[in-house]
Amino acid sequence: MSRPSHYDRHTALDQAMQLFWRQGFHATSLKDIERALDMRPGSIYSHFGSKEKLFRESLERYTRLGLAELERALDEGPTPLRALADYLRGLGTLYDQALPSRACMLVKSLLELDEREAAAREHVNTLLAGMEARFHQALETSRRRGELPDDLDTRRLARRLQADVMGLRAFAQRDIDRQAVEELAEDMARTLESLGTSGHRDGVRH
Amino acid sequence: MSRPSHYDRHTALDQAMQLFWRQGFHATSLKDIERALDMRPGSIYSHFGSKEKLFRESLERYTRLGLAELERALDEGPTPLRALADYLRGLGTLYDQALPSRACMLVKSLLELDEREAAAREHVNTLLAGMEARFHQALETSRRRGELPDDLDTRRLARRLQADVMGLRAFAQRDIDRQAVEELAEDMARTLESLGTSGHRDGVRH
DNA sequence: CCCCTTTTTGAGCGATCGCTCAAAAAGGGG
DNA sequence: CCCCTTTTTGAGCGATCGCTCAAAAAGGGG
Repeated sequence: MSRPSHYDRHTALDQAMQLFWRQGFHATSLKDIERALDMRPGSIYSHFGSKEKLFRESLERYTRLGLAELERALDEGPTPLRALADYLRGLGTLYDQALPSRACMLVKSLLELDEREAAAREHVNTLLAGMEARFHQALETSRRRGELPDDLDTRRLARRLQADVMGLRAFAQRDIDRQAVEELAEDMARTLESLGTSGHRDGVRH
Repeated sequence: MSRPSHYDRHTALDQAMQLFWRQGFHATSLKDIERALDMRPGSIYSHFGSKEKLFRESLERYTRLGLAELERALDEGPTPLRALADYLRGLGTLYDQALPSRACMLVKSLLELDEREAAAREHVNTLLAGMEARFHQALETSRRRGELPDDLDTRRLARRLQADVMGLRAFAQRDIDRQAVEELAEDMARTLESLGTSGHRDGVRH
């Protein structure tokens, strides 16, 4: 059989993801990738096919991690609705975390890619739809439990929630103080909670 | 004096803005610009200095147009708060407009640029702060008129409003049907209106 | 119509882009 | 320790990048 592959696919993909997340697709060169993965071009191409394919795999890995984080939040919350609100609040601490970017990699990609990278763009759309579907599922569970009004359109609310996350994380990318981001997250969380059927109707205002 | 300049700065900048808005900074090449402005490289450089400077001028022009649109919306609305809510609703029709991109050029730029284009990035931050300031001014007028609660933090709400616009327009960039975008805009508009002191407290829900 | 200044042109610079492929290196198996 | 297969290397491909600059073209002024 002979010469087992020395490289660690997991680690390599992780490095690629962080690089693309920070710099975006176009601003990241093969030289950057070679440096980050500590691999030579021939090796990179034999394992990943092309820059765009590596990018797509990075997007997938990013999304898998993001969904896992959401799952964790849903497990921790007392109810689905509260969990989602707390998930929003959690994004308010984005500012302190040493991430490649405070903005969402999927949104960065969505705004960066056009028809010339159609395959990758389509991939981003699919992954975003997946995130939205998970939001929807959680909200639907919440509604069935009676935590949300029975006639509430959970698909519509799931889209709102996703737009909130997009807006929050794009806003957090601004050169702005951390308190502003925390307050924004808190306001969005309150708006979401205010839809609940439970007592506290103080909701939106602070 | 002799040889007056033939080119029309206004038109040229407009073409550049549309190109950068559609494709972003990195994905737009000098060849693209030459084609769009119908100018040769030497001419472009003598008038605009560099690709990055042309980009910054495009950002400025974009923002000036955006502020003018906001101003128009504020003039048309019965009150500042209603005007802002209707401004959000207006973004729901983004889908039908033949724009270079449904996403905001400032947000696209904010997410695309990093330290390597520090000057342009700083510019984006300044322009976004300007938009936020205009939102704040309108909300403050609204509060003084008694349309909003006296103790409401209008700076905080202005940031929320900007994040909503960012989220709405990023979401609209997805491969999604127009109704979803309209509903999203409507929901955000309702949340904003629900903060008002006027009667209808049905607010957020639909 | 020629002069003079300014504007425009466009060939082409050095650097970098994504990527290929022949050669070298790296391990098991026997 | 040699054989055999697979993996890795890295020089360098053609194409394109942002940009420069000497030469040509384009207008008024007189």
